[in-house]
Amino acid sequence: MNTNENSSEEKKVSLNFLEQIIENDIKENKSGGKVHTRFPPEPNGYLHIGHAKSICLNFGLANKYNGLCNLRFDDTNPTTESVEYVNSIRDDVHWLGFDWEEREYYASDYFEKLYEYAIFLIKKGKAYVCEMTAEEISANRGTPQIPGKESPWRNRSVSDNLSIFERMRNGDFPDGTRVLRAKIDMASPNMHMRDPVMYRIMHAHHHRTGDDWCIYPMYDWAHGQSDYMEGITHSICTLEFEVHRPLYDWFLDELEIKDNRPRQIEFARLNLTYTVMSKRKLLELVGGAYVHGWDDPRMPTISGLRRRGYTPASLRNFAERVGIAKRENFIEVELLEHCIREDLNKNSPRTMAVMNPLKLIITNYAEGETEILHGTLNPEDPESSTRPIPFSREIFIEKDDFMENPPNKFFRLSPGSEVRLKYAYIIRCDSFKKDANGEISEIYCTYFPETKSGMNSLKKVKGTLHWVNAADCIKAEVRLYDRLFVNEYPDETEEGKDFKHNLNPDSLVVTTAYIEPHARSYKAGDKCQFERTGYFCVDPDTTESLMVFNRTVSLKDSWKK
RNA sequence: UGUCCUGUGGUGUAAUUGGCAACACGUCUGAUUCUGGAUCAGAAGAGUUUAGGUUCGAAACCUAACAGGACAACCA
Repeated sequence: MNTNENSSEEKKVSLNFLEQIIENDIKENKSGGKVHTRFPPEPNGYLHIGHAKSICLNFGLANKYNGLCNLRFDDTNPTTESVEYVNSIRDDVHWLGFDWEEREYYASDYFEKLYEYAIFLIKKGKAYVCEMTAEEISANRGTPQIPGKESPWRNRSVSDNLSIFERMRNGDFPDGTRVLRAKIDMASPNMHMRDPVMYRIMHAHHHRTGDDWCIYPMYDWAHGQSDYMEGITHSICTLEFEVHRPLYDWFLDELEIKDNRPRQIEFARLNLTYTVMSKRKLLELVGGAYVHGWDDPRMPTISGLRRRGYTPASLRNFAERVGIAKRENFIEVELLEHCIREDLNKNSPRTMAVMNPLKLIITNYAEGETEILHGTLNPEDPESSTRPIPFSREIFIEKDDFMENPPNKFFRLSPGSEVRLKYAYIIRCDSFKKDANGEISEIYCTYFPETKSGMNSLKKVKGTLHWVNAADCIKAEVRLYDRLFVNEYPDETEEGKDFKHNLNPDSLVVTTAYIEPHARSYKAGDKCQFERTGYFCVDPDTTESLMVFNRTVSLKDSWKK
């Protein structure tokens, strides 16, 4: 009874507009009530977080509606594509946590079939070979306001078209001398309907089909038909393809495809504050050495985020929270940062690391003695075990954690004040020493043995400091990453300047950290929280002799000077 | 001086289809804490671009404005 009540009370979750369309289609039994999507990257660059949104959407929808999602490489332009990109894309999709099983397809798998379809259209009088140059075609296309002019080749005979198109395939003509165009309407207010090019001649080596072809289909011609051949029901793409949809449908219509027609639906791509997302700009950042490659932890690429320390779950979660709609959007990076903090807070081991060391000497602690304390690995996890932490007379604390003349609500150390050393004892600052430059160089404290961690002493203090044992801490390189741009909207620039003028000069600060010995067990890719500081991960640059840590994101700090 | 798309707190997304705007992030309080983290409790913040209209009732429907975006590669 009760359980029934509970299940009938299940929370009604609202659907985004895509889910509404899909649920409607299922109700009307379109495509037999099936849902089949695809993620269709062009292998000409690395995937970024915007693609991650699309991947999560397509695979997520398929999963939600018991359907399938294919991975399809849109490889119709051999001059810009390569296997290197194919491989990185495969890796990234897998890493994000999605599996396309054996359904890894390529638009190039369909070249032969596409060719047959083209012949069908030629025979129908719906496509023709045009011998104008690219410039002439462009000049005759008109503008959005002015209608175009018809090609002089537009009305040649079907048999001529057939034989010339065959000769195009056979390699009888040099690049750029002929194209196959759909015969639609040169006066259409939609530029894409003004006799769009279907095939161009390119004597180029293709990474999959080698030298089998010297004519290659254009996106508009290949995409919808590929969708149809794969049994795609919902072909989801970004807003800029909205104007292409009439052409997508026109090809399907003229091919006389009636059943199981794919439907193109557009959604708004992801934009992130303090970030640029276009492939061109990302390429420029890499090419111009503004960053150290595609997987630089400051890049919004999936490989960059991975190296930065983002987890697949955090990215999937993020994709879920940004939502799906048709209006253009700018997501605040704070949401992304929230997602990774949420994950890492729950799942990463705590570690103490000091980045600006200040020596602290506990004057009443026996010289030469070391004791082993125990620190919880993760206070968020009740099952979590502990790590051994050595403690002795000389330790390092953070320079920022001591002030000679503290302001009002300073909870840390200052002359005469008391704080707790995390996992250890409460100490009191008795005095300090300055060096020749007037900088504080050493602090002298006394500790209270009865306040040892775990002894539940009644003594209370306001602040708790992290620290490391001077004798055996690990010296490691730490790369402090920050936002790549100083401007929320990097593309907003002054006259004559471009987005690169908004680069943050301090997006990477390399420093040294002194870390508790337990960290020696961390391997490349491992994540941890440096207590009171932020989340870090071990960079693959780590060697036997030097560990390298990347800061993924800082901890929230409600003190902020 | 074209066609198409989109306008809801600071930012995103909802409002099950016409019943007086919800959730998340962010912000700000307070409690708590051996991380100024986390957690918990609470607050501020929109009357839905504007103007008309339909209706007992409109964020939703209609009309018109206004604003933003997309489209003129043999790129995808």
